[in-house]
Amino acid sequence: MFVLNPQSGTPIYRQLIAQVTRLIAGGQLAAGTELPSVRELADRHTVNPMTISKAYALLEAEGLLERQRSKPMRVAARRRNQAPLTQRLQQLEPAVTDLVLAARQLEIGKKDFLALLGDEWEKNDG
Amino acid sequence: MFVLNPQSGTPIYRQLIAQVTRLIAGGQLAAGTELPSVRELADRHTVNPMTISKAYALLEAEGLLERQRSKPMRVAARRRNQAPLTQRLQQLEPAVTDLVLAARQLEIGKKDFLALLGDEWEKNDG
DNA sequence: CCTAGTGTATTACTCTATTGATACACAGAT
DNA sequence: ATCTGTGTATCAATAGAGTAATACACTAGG
Repeated sequence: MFVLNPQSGTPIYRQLIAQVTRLIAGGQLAAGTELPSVRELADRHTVNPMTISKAYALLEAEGLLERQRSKPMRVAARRRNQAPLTQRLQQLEPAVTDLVLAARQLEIGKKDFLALLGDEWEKNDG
Repeated sequence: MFVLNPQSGTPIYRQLIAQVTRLIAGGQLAAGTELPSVRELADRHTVNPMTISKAYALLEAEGLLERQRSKPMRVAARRRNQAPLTQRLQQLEPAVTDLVLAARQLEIGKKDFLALLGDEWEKNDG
């Protein structure tokens, strides 16, 4: 079900997070679907259960998975409990600052800059 | 001339590399321009000279800087004065992709997103 | 109650990147 | 020769990420 490669250079738990995220986004993992247990995945891929647990925990923090005591993790229905807008914008701040700095040092105009952002936005629309 | 923030999470030498790269691409650092000495930068930003040296060494390896024994590093000649706009925009692409992805995962609207960028842009105007 | 199945807190170990301290090598001017 | 300005080789200290070993807590079902 998953492809985990300890030698790949990218950490195992990140590989798992990325794959679960994509599978949910892609609809292959429908809401309510139960995931393999940490031990099952750990055994199958010869890694430590905690490594799987870490991935699951982070996915739960992101709202993608739900935990049920003594039951397998399952795909969350749909994320709610959304933080207020200003708070979410704040989360973006550091990256925004960096990007603007980069653009200015490249002497890109505000207009071109915003156009680039807009285009990129549309690209992922769907 | 440079903005180095030891607390930023991204390593100092990488920050420096990124900025020198952009300034050269943007044409603010013309070919032949001498860069500040490692000690001058180190003193001004309260970091170790070796940290600056590491950045310079890597920039030389990339061909952006030239070393002259016992003289300051200077911007290599091979580069055009300013890369074409599309190329400069390309350089921004990866960061843009990441930022847009983050914004979408935070369920921030396109309008709010672009407004945030625009505000940040004005902030550094002057 | 007990068992077997969930996930997890705690702790420690390893490995690497990053940064720093120190001493050094080189070139040019005096 | 000496002094002063370059950058750097070498090695050590530090911090952090990733992984793992262990013991634990919880719940459903017999």
